[in-house]
Amino acid sequence: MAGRTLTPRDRWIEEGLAALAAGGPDSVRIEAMAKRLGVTKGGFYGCFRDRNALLEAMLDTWEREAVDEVLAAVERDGGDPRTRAQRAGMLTFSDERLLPLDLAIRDWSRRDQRAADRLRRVDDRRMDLLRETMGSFCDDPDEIEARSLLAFTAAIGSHLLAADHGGRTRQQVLSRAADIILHRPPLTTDAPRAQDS
Amino acid sequence: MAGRTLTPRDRWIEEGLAALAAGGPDSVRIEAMAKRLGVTKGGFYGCFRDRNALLEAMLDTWEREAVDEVLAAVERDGGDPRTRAQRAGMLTFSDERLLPLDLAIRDWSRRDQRAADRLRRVDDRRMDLLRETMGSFCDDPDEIEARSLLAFTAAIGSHLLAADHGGRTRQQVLSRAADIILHRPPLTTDAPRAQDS
DNA sequence: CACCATATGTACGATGCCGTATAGATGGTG
DNA sequence: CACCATCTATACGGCATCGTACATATGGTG
Repeated sequence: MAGRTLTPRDRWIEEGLAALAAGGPDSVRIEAMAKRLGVTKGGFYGCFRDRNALLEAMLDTWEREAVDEVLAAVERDGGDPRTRAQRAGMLTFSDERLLPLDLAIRDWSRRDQRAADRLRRVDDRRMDLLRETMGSFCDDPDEIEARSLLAFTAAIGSHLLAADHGGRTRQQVLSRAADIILHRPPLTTDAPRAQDS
Repeated sequence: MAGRTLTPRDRWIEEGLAALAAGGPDSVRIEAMAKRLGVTKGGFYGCFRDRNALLEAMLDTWEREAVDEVLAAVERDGGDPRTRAQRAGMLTFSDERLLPLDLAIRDWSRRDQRAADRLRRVDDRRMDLLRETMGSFCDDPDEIEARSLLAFTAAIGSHLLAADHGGRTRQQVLSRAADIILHRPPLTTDAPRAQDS
């Protein structure tokens, strides 16, 4: 798409993100990427101190694309809270580039503190948008938090769940789930709830 | 725990699963595992044709532990459907051994067909248990499917979500979410729903 | 033109891994 | 004791990778 006018540094980052999305952080190998880029690894060490520096730069780029740009696009287009949240979800989890990156970084975070720190910043901001959405039709903060969690985990988890749904498409089931979370009125009475443990 | 009376083959599988859980399939390296086992890799090729054979055997063992044994334990203990589903979730996703394995195999499945096939079998059987649970208090098959999806994605996704919840613990938020999915009555009227796309 | 910075090419040593080959140890059985 | 199956140790060739050192192009600037 927009691959020709990138600075060499950005081309390495781009290729690194592609490798990360396709095979996890272990797949970000300098010599293999150099071959794909049609160069040798000589120049890499002019752009980056070492492989770790590339990984950090990749996380920078991802954080910007995955949150700053998505939230900016959503705020620009406006709409009611439910629409904004759904648009943000579409931009993030229906994107051919961002979705595999998100899943790869989420897995990476289980073993790498740097990735975990970025992911926390990103997820916190995404959750803020969801809280705003749920708050537009719901007053109980606990209910807001629970619905936000359900919305987020459904958005992530639906890409990790392998089961099928007996004739229904995943989209159909997700649509009904969104209905439960976004359109079904919360209980107005302070009904007793299950215990916490 | 019970590590001394294992046959050599099972010790390799055990070590392989530990490596998979800790670092993904790329971390299942024969020579590194041999060092951890206190042997050299010589004997490995007496137990397995090659590294791929070990990976297959690991998936066999995991499938049995993650579903057969869990479901057997749940059926043995009995209880009402909600209790059984929650016990299965506990046994699977609060287990120090099974949870990291589940997450690692889920990520692995995005690039490996063998892992994906196993995961589908496992998830299908887990979803069947959830459908049974939801069906105990709900008649609409679409509603059953949507709630089962929400329950499953919450169980998985809560371990992948990095955000925090403003003073609440993850357990508290999950408890309220379980309340929504498991204890809140479905709409009795055939209320119009949002569109599918 | 001569010079310099940037990006690249080539070559090297070191490491870690796979899978094979072969020899040695160990323990049970006739 | 002698034999055999099983498990293990050692050594090897091959491959991919990292990071470094040094040489080379390429394009802009005084």
